[in-house]
Amino acid sequence: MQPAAPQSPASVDELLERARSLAGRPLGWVAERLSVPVPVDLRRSKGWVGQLLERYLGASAGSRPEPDFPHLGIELKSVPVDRSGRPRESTYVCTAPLDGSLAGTWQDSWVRRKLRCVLWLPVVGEAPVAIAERLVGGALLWSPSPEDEAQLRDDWQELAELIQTGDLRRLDAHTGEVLQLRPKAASSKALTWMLDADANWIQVNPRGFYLRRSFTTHLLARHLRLPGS
DNA sequence: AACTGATCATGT
DNA sequence: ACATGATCAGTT
Repeated sequence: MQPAAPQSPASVDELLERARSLAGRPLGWVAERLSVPVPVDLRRSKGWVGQLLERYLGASAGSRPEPDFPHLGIELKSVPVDRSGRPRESTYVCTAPLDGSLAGTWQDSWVRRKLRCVLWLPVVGEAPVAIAERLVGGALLWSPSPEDEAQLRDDWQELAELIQTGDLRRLDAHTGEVLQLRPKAASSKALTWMLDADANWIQVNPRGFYLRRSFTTHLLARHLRLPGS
């Protein structure tokens, strides 16, 4: 993707207005306005949808460890959903520091900071629907409810303990009700350092924090209009 | 069908 | 190597 970046929205309202104006638009329409070619499939373009929408909405480009809209403190997440609005995939949150640099408390964690304010943008359609024909859904500006935050905090604390104690047996995607750890790397051969249970430095596959599908399903369902309402 | 582990592209 | 953006694809 290369064309000029639209100007960044000056306010939350402006961002929301632009995001909501996309509701019902096919991705092909967005791509055409940005003069971006649409891939035939996403196998070699896994981040394409998110990057397209970022660009259209004027998010600051690049992969800096900042919110997509730094001046607004808002993170943009596109999420693939089925036609009932249910997410088809889990949602990546951030890297899990395995090297001892993990925050000591939930309050100071990157997970909490990343999820403080998220603009969810559902994208409806899956194979065999062509990428260009998939539709942008209704944008949702979300911050965790007290209940959401309690669930996230509990899981984060459990996962943080696994990391801090080097409990490799449970350092996998099975742990956590709403938040989980999954591989996050170029391949299973990529390695990073961590301290194991016996305090020896070992090399392991890097992990990231992800939101389980059940969590995003519920958070979208609480806010989306259902047919007939 | 849903889940976990593996993977792809691009920029810092 | 790590951060961003995620989806793929094999297994359960």
